Amino acid sequence: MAKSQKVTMRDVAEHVNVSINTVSLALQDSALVHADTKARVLDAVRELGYRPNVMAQNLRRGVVNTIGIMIPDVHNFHFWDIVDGTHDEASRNGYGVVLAHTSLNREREVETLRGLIERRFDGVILATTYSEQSPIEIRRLINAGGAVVTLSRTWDGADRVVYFSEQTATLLLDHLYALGHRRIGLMIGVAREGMAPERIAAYQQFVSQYGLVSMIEYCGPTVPESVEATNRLLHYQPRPTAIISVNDYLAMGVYQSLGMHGLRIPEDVSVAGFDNTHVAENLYPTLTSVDVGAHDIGRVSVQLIISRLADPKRPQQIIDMPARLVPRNSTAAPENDVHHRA
Amino acid sequence: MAKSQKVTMRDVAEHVNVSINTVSLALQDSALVHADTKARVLDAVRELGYRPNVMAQNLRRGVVNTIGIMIPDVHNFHFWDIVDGTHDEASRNGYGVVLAHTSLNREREVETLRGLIERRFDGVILATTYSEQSPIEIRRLINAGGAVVTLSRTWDGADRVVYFSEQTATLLLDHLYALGHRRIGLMIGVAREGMAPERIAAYQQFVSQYGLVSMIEYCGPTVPESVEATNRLLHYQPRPTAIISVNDYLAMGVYQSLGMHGLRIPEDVSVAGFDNTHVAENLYPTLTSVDVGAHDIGRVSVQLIISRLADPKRPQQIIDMPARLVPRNSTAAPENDVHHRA
DNA sequence: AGAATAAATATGAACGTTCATATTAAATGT
DNA sequence: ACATTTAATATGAACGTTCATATTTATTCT
Repeated sequence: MAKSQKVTMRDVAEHVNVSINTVSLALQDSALVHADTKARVLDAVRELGYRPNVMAQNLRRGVVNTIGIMIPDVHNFHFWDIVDGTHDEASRNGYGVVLAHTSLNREREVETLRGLIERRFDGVILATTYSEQSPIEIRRLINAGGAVVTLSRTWDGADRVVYFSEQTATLLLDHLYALGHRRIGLMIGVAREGMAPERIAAYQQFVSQYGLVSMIEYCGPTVPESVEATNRLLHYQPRPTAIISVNDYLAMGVYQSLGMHGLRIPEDVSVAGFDNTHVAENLYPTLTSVDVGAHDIGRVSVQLIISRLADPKRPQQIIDMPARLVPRNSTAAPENDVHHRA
Repeated sequence: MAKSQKVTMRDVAEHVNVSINTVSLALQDSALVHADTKARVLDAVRELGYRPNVMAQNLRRGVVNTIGIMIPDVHNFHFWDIVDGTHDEASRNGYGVVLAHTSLNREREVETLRGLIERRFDGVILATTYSEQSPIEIRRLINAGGAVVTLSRTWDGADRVVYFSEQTATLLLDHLYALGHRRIGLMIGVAREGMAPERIAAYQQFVSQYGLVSMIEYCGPTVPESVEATNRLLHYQPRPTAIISVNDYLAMGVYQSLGMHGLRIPEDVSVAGFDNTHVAENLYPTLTSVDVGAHDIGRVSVQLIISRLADPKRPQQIIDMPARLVPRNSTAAPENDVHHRA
């Protein structure tokens, strides 16, 4: 499959009794080569079982046909959806995708970044967590001259896909408000302080706009931690009638906490998340979420890479992804709420 | 990053005023080159920012340093754990991993298989679903001469990692029996008839050994289908006191179905799954599961590939993974069971 | 000191392609 | 029929390495 190739262009060329170059052209379906010759070449290719050597092609063409993608956490389904999208779009364009993940670990993120610089890719998609902490690496990556797309923050010289705005969070807040919720807790489980700023800002703006009590609990990005944070939210007096999780994945922790407290969803507490990963519709009860088009994010990122490779000089692209609310069974009007309009 | 390299070995060589070959040897830390020269080369490499061109190396060495892995379903977390394991082991050995998935679609599986043949990899890990239906492709892949590891079934010429035996399933059955369960339902959600035979065989053997009623419901590999199948299981009279899901992922469907029927876990019905994906501990209640060491499966697969590349002639390897029961809150002794010992 | 050996570095081909260019064969115009 | 254009194919270099081998320089032996 790899070591010193069985059948090369040379073999095909000899078999058809034609130059090696004609074979090359024929395979590229060039108009320069006669239809008959083309056919004979193709026949020989089939007969001999010739397969082009990608390494040689890439070397010659100065391209690797591979895109790297870095995600922070394999456990969060959201990133799978993005990766899935990149795969779709990449393979559609003859690109391969190499995945790296950083286990939410700062050192490992830097290390991975270095690896991305080392290994050659035509482009790289970065969903970084600690990007501010490793600006040198990111800069080096960008300066290395390849196409870089970030999902986290804007970097000079890199294109970006933006998929969280304050408006995204407002979709959810408005939904809950319309249902009658006035005490809404927010659970922010992130790897690093300062993340998810849009969601927090939207919440604070919302709370002050309607004169509500702000209930935010912070925690790390794992489910056990989100269970703890939810526990803390439930200690508020009076307790929230709805809880928003920073994402679907950690909403599992909210479910757990509520279950342990004997609280029903949505009768006692409504729950909602972001990302609309496919678990949202598989949990019981199904989880109201905000779809950010994760699959499309992946696809668009790859498109950005490909376009930039085609035209390295074009101005920096920043693409905004639309979000939409997907109401499911985890949100409903608050029931038996003695503190309504408290 | 890719197109016509900025700084090559030639540049380094000129800078140190030494032959290109010496640079090559120095970088390989060969004993042939003088320590001083080595140091000077390394300095120049750092100063000029030289990075080897992987394509050229691979072409010359006849190796691509890349392993392909094919999984059937991105949605099933189990496969992520395996992929994660391959990543770990691969990157530890300087290999990249390229992932392909087939969306549980038969045509797409064949197509992907063809793609794996086309694209060059040093080795390929196959978690196929329809392998019987596309033997030609698998054979071609194996015959292409690369290292092939399968997780699904044994193929002549390919190594294999086995991680389901009848014993694996018996672990769970014994656990439930010990808790006092005598009516145990089995939900088999698979893409294709004939899959998961060990689990089914173990169940049938178990049922007949203890003289119990066999309750198996089959369905497809998606959560909505597993909800349906669980609904059917609940129609048995008397209904099962425990339900085993073919995997953790589809256990979400069991939870949903039970939730919709107003049945509590584990008070009314115990639930258990296989794979011990990390969602098992994140569901409420936490899910009893059988750990098959998914992460290790990935790692071992990569090790098999690397060993085979080192020694293509060695006999076919078949590695058995150990399984262990992980009891959690979803299984307990049946309560208020009027039909006990029916 | 001169031959023989060991250490260090250099040379040139090769890996399998593609691209720029050169050559030949066929078709057209006058 | 001959020059001229167009179509088809061939040639040779290049991509950036590594490997086998050749050459130079330093070291040891008698």
